[in-house]
Amino acid sequence: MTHDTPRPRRARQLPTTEELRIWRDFIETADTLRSELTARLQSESSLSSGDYAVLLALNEAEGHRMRSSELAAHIDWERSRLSHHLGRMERRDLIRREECAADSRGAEIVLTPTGLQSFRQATVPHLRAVRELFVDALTHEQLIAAGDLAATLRARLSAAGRQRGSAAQAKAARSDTG
Amino acid sequence: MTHDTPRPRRARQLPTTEELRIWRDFIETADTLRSELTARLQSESSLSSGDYAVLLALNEAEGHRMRSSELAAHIDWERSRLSHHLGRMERRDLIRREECAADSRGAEIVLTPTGLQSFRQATVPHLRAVRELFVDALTHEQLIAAGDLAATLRARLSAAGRQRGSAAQAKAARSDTG
DNA sequence: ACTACATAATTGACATGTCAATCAGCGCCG
DNA sequence: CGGCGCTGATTGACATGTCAATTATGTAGT
Repeated sequence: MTHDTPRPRRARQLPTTEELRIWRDFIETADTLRSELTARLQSESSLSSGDYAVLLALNEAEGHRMRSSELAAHIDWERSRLSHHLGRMERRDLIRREECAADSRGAEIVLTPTGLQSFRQATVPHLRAVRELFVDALTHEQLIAAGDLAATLRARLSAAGRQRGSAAQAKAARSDTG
Repeated sequence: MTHDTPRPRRARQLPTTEELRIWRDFIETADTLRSELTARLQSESSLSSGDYAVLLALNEAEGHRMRSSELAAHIDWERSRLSHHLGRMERRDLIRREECAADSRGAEIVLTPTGLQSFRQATVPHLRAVRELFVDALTHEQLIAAGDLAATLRARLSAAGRQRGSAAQAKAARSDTG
């Protein structure tokens, strides 16, 4: 198990079968985790993970309001994605758009009472689920290892991103994790 | 760093700040990884990760053909998702649908020459990217730890899924990892 | 053969994402 | 002041996903 690779690392072009198996396990498990959390959030509070990310940011914002572009930066979404999503959330009365006094191009996104209530109802069950399915599933050592893996992989990703100006670098990520 | 939790684990309801940080890092990094791989696949071969999953399955299938429902089971997609996706792939001449002799309700999905060629062009760069961004980023110990984490988390997920018949259990996962 | 139910696959409606315009207001510079 | 180029935000076109019908065909039981 410790030496399934006859050739030295540097000489290989492609992952071995075992490496590929670990890769698949890893990425699929992370996905399953996300989709389970998303499903619970949805069934317990009728919020999508995107909704949650937006509400979380607004809840923490000064006066429960934020400029649209700041919000986009905060949760790391593309502006058009946010715009579409805000439209849907506004229809459901979770947020409201107001004109911005300082800059009349801008919009201020405001948390509505409905939105605040939805968020408050969602938050404890959601964090409990994170604890149940992630934190408590792991030993302390595994939790540390998870943090270590994340840091290592992120370092590689951003190095690679810098080298090739990857457009997709971190696009979909940093979204709905709260 | 080893004891940021005064209260015993069992007494806690919610994750600590540090646990939440690790959780976010972990899940966001996995997402970033997926999105980087997807972006590279797209730019190098004009295939989405969904396309790749379908083509991979067909490429390995007997005669480069498979019943639609088997294909869905193999890559673990919902049937309607597959149906929609096959429609799009058929328009691009990557696959073809044929009537099934044995069961006239059924459809056989066949890899076209175009589809085969696209897949072959995509596969080596894709695996190289997996190696660069995942396998080679990690030490051997980290790789083992990744496999261990995946197994542990998956066990918890399927236990939780069994307990509450979660509909979303592993829906989006196991898709496009190849 | 006829009814009733299960199965294979597609469809339609809609949620969510991406990318490339578009539109309007802000500011600087001559 | 007037033009011109940023910037903030939205829009439209389209890819992708989910869920709940719908369609057509197989199969079992009487």
